[in-house]
Amino acid sequence: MYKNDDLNLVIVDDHPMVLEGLKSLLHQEEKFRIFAFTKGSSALDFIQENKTDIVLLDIVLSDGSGLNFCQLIKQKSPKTIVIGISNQAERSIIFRFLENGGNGYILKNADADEIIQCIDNAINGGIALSKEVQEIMLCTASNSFELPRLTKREQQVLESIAIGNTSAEIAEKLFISIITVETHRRNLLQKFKAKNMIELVKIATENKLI
Amino acid sequence: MYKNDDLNLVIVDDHPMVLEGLKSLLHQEEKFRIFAFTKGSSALDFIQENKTDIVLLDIVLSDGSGLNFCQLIKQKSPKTIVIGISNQAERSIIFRFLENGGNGYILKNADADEIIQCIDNAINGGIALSKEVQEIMLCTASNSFELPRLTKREQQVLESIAIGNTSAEIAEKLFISIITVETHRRNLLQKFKAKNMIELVKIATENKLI
DNA sequence: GAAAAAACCATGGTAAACCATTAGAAATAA
DNA sequence: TTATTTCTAATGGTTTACCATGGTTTTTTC
Repeated sequence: MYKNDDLNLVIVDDHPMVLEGLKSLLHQEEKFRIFAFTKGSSALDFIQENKTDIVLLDIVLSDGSGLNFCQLIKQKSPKTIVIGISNQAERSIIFRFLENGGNGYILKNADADEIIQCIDNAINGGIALSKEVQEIMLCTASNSFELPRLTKREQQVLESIAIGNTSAEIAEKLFISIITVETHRRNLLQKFKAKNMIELVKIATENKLI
Repeated sequence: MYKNDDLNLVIVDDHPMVLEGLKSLLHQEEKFRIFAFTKGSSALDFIQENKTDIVLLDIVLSDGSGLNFCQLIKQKSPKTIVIGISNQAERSIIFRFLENGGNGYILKNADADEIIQCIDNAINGGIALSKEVQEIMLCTASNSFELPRLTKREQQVLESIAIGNTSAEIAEKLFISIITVETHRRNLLQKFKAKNMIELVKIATENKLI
């Protein structure tokens, strides 16, 4: 049934409908062995233990961000091709994803042919970008400014801030000194050029960093 | 090939992936003749000229809102069952859709069985609601609580706070004393049972008060 | 294994937010 | 026209956030 030179393709998406759609779409191409997951962590488990050629990765997952999973996958298995699949048309997120090692990005409104062609592109060593993604990337958007890169800790602190925790609470939660938390706060404000925490959270949420 | 008692089912969704997914899902049920559209207007055209039993209608469409299309479909063909399909988990949108004559609402994270069962329900004269939709409608979600009524001034202050203004800035903007602004802040915190401004803004945005 | 980045902690200070209570004037509803 | 709510403002105090700077240790990266 399966040929030896079949490619192992993993799909990760927590929308069963999309999962089903991609599956039926790609089954028509007869060169893929397809494995589907609804959780990023499960897929990661699989990829760690089984040779995986291609991953189609939803950016918004119930158990974490596709951005992180992309990075993790690339760490575990650098040769695996990772293509982002998302509704998120945010310029910044596309760039962040590619920065994290992604081999391409496809919007969910792409049609069948486009998807197939993108994947073929990626297989041949190219970059897989759906038409609309290309437009977004080229669009010299003045509205979105260069988003700062956050460290793990900063991300954690930011998330705590966003749910309304005070420095004391965050310190307790992360087992660090209040002073350290305040340092992170200051760095976050500077990185985002925000004048207070509310502005910070606003910018972060607008850019889907939380 | 097609039996006479097959049901004509129209899918409208501008995401080819979802379209494909629903198609392959419903093809397994052998009682449907399936017609797929990516534009609401095209589907409406079809429905006007061809007997249609069921419509699965995406709420977010490129050429208009599913809410409107639902209403139009029901005008042209009142007996057609219209089921909303969306990522939008907003309580208000679900209710508005049903108000517009919709026979059900399914979130895109529903799984295959759930979708099939919902549609069966609708065919048998029932209402088609996926599990999560039911929860949202019942308000079992602890996140939505009795919202406080805000005065005009409080609303203005809240909006200013949400964009990151300080009390001094708000005072200047509204031509009132800083002290007054701080009073409003305190009242807002109490009304929302929030412990700081970030929590306040979070609750307010979650409940679409801003 | 050296260089760089990230995480940690500190001092000392200013500004802003948060808390409790009171209270008069103006708008609104009964 | 009362009664109620809203808007306004105040005193006086506590807590938290924000600012500038500098230093140590751990982790990552080359």
